[in-house]
Amino acid sequence: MRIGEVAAKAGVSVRALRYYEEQGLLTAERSASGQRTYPDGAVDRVVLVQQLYAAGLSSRRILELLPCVYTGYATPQTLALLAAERDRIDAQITGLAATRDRLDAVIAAATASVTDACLPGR
Amino acid sequence: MRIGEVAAKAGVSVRALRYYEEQGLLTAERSASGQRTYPDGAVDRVVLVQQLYAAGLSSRRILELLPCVYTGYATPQTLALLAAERDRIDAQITGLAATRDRLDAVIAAATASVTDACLPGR
DNA sequence: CTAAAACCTGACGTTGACGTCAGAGGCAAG
DNA sequence: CTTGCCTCTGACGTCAACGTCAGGTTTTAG
Repeated sequence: MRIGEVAAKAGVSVRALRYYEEQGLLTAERSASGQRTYPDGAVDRVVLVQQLYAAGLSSRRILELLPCVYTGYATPQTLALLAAERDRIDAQITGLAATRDRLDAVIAAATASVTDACLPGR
Repeated sequence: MRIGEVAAKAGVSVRALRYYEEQGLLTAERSASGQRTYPDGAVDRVVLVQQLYAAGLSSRRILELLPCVYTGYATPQTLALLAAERDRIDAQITGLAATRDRLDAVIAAATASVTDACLPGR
């Protein structure tokens, strides 16, 4: 697979894939003329990288954790990093849930006020 | 209250408070000599702003939504923005939960491998 | 064969929420 | 009065994950 197809299937830009390669997150074979050639698994890998980015991990951290995601093996230090990121994500979820609940309350109040405005006699 | 005290109580930097003012998110009285003077409610307001930033809202969006968070009143357009942000946060929570679960699986696998290494005969 | 589409490297641009520095003034304590 | 901390404005620096452009080569479709 060439870079455009991988990008389309993974839902990212071509530029992003070259950036991932630059960061060591994605490797590619090269054809005789120098074009990147990816195996099928590359799409899943890119999706995973995107998922970790979305969870707030940096390129460097993803680079440290990607191997053990695939192998299932980790040094104690890497294991500690994994646990730390997991806990951070958990805390982030808790905070987001609180924010969502707060917005829900605001929406409920604002909806009530709009309803009031539509029922001026009540 | 002066800016340093507000910053300390809200857990942010002095620079951040000036930036919030620049963005219209926080207003302050001025003393005769030009120093900012904040009411007590400013600390809560700053904490709320931080919470919304953490949920991925931009300054501009926060500026649009802050009034109705306090008044409970919103135009239909603002109400739609509120709902959209709420749904986005909800989706973000779902994604983060999936990522956390994936990390949990990796941690379980890696922990097992470490345990194996400690029990070479098993 | 040719034109369009896709790919390459290299490099500068973008965005948001501040950090940081410079230079100047304000304020409570001894 | 002066010492030391706090505050002011203004302006440039940062950082990450790309976007975008230039100028050139390669692949593909007709």
